Amino acid sequence: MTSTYDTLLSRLQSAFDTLEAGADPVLRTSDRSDYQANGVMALAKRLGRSPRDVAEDIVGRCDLEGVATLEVAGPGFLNLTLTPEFLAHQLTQLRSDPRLGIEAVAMVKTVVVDYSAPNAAKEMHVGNLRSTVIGDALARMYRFAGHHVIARNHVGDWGTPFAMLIEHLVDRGEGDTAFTIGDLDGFYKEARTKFDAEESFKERARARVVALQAGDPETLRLWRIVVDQSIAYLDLVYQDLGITLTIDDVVGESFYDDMLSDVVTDLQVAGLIVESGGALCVFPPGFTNRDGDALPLIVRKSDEGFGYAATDLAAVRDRVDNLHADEMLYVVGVPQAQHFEMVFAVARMAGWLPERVRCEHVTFGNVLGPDRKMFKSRSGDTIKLATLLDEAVERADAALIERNTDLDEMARTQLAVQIARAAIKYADLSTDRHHDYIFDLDRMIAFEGDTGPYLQYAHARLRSIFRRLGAPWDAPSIAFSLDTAQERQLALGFLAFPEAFEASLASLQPHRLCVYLFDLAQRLTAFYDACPVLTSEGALRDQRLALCDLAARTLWIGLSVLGIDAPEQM
RNA sequence: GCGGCUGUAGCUCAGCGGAUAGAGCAUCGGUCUUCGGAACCGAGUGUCGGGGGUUCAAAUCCCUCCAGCCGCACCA
Repeated sequence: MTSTYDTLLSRLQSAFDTLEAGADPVLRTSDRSDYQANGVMALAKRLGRSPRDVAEDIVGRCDLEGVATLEVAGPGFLNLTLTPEFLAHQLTQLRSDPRLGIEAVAMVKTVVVDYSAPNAAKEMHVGNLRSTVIGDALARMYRFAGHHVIARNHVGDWGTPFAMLIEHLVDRGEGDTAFTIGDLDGFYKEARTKFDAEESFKERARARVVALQAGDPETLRLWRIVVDQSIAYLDLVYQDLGITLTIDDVVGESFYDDMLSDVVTDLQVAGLIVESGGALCVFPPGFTNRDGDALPLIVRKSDEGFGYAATDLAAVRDRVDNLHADEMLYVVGVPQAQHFEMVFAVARMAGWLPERVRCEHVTFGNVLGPDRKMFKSRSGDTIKLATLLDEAVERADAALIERNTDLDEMARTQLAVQIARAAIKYADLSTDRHHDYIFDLDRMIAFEGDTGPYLQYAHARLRSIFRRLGAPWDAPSIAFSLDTAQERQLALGFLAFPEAFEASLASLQPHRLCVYLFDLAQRLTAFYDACPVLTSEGALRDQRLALCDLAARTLWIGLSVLGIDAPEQM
């Protein structure tokens, strides 16, 4: 189906084109009418005519018969009001469209989304939250749009930290019960403490790094044990959070290890490598350091080891050459901005990253505590994701108990998990990702206000109406009349869904979809309050049920595409 | 020093070239014998960090200043 926006735009465009080819009508949704076109003023300026005059001209030239009425307002705005017939027609189309007007893309792209990327040696903590949640939402949105998504979890599974863990494992013995996936963090900390305190341990760890990179079989065997445990643990956390990443998506630093020397030699062949202070560097133009000197991307360190620049370059090549990526997203915190700019610049210089491949660093701000500083526990430690989720589940469960749901304990706990995830994810997704945000569990889990649970509730209320019907409801053809303001506003909300989704995806800003969904939920509750559904009769009842059905489906798709569950009942 | 990000109502945040700057929370006042009140309606509060500029039109674009955060060669 053609979206309402696109229909209006093409009609307006034809009219604008008669006055100046390509003039932008600047069509927007409006609070003064259904839509408004703001392009007349600029056009009038260019034509040297009065805006009102041009606006009248457009009204005369624009064919919106049966679609909308046009009127000139203010200095030269065009206000559009959809006709009842067109509104009804669009709603009927939406009802029969499982995708609610969001068309699958015509050109399917292969999109590599690199996100989460925790250090496999440590437990997942708040520092990993945003990349995981935002990345997963973007991956889901791309999938829904019809693209081929390849998720990459670039876990830290190589180098000194792992050498440390291996040596610690050797000390403890492989059968040691202390090393379980439940206490990965403790194991890591013990190793870290020894590494910092004991010179002999440090020496062993260094030797182990060399052995690891040299491919020593026994070292690799031990490494495998540590990594497998770590990944298994990560997988549990992803499941608890409702993240689509699986073990198959884990392609850690180790994966690129045997490509690193080629990265260097190929850069050398291309004449891009400059030796500086014993390190092999590339100096992409436009980057300078504190003293104004050219800033290098260090591809190989002076000790002949490889840094993460080499790994990231290898990953770019792998994704372009082997995965055939058309688009690559790196969902990584903003402190890495310069690093990625340089990696991408070097990859372009080397010809590894063709112009046609969109490559973007999707940055995000920090999660802050109530004191506006980096979110830490009272003791100053980082906060584990598992702990965070547990606490949220506890609160959600307590809230459910307080509300006397008739659910049995098992169902209630399950629901509490869904609510907790929604609360955490929605809070993260609903503000512009560029901003830091303050982690406030009380606020995010509240059932009122702009929260995940509120949206879930809006959905659950609708589903409850259909449950109460007792029998499956179906009304093949409905003559929408939309006589109340609330019904009409709700209907207009549905029509705006495709643009909201597409704008959110195009800008890689999930919060735009959140803003849309919250607005829709508000229209919905206003409707719900003013327009009795089950107690109305005949055609009116069917119309209202159809609106409820559309609302439930819109919320369901919107939430699930963000990675948020929409339970049937709360 | 250079580069980047941020500064909007008491608090948390939308809005990022259009008509009187919005929402949630909190506060106050109403509605309602609830298709699930986890609701609805209404009220109030703003030098959109300051100052210049561009534009018919600026919270939005440009410049500059102030404040805060981040990055700036071998840990990723």
